[in-house]
Amino acid sequence: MPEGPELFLAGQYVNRVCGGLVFSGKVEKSEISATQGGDQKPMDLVFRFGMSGSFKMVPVAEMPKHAHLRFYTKEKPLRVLCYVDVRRFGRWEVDGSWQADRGPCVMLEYEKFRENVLRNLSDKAFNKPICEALLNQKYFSGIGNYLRAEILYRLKIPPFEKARTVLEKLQHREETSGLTLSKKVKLKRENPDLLELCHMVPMEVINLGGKGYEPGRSEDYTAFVGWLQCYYVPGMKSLRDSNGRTIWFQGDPGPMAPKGNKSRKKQSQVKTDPGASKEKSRKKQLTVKTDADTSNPKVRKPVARKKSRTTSPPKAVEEARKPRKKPGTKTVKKVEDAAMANGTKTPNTRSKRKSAALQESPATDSESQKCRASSQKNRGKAAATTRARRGKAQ
DNA sequence: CGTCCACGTCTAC
DNA sequence: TAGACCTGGACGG
Repeated sequence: MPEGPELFLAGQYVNRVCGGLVFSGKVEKSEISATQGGDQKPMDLVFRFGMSGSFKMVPVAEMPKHAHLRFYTKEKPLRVLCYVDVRRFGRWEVDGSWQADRGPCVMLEYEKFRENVLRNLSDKAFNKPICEALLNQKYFSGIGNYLRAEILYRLKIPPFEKARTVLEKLQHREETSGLTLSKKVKLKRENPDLLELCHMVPMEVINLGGKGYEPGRSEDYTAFVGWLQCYYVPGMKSLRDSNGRTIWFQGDPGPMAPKGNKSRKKQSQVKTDPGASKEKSRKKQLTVKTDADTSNPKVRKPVARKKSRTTSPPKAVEEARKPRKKPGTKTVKKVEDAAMANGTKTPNTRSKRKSAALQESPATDSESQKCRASSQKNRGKAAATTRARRGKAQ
């Protein structure tokens, strides 16, 4: 769930579903043993969503798997507000605060964000390709992998053009000298520059009104997939950047493209001959699942390629991608008054976890308590699951 | 079965 | 600049 828009939408969601509610009792962590509720002084909890964090309010009977932190309502059809995080890259922090090196929010602090970038162009962060600089949260707080692709695509900026080169040009725009105010506004709206798009594009996602990037069967997700113009879209190219992240784009990759990445554009829908190429081709999906009774599967099947190769996914279903929009922005209220449990951290590899599932080690450095979502006990049929470990650590 | 991939950080050579 | 950190879905054999 987690680029800027997803965080914003999660905040809205929590405030909406919790409006007027009272929570009581323990705040529960996913291990049965490990909890402690207590009260009751107001405190701030800072959540980071990692790759898969989200909030969900459900009846107790429908507790989601991977619900790592749970707040129970006081009123009687008991419900739970859950922090859910499948991959557990997320964490929460008691009395946490905004990270020191996180820049102004691209959505809520646009002017500050813009200034922060343009005033610091000498920073070596801007020596990098623009697609990599865009993931630097010190300057582009809220931008993530799908947003960088969508933003660059709008202007057809080559992703591996040097960031400073791209951004220096925007300084001149600051003196929009002789124009009247209305002309300036019009110019901005009709020809937004890169930094303006860093605000506008995430706002578009918010205004879709769903949950943003959250795979599932929902109409909302269908709308989100339809909104994407570049990321994972059939016909677009992709490359690995120097951090191994996939950048989707169209056209020229730009001068700083990693070597060994030949930019080939493959046509959509071409099937590779079996064994024809040394490059391994495989299929991937960004899928909109539909209900079984609805006989209209809208599926995308782009092809992703091995490291260091350009990709053009075969086009699959174009129909899933019709542009549409909804209005409606609300403001976020602050989430407060949460009673909390102590932080713990569960290390572990999959194999280790079996024996360690219930162990908890108190957070070691706890000037502030940071918590990784702790692992959950295996349940039911999943109990016997093992899995080859990746990497070679430990 | 196994491999690769995913909305992001983190820290250790 | 590699990995580590995780789970699970899609796909290939």
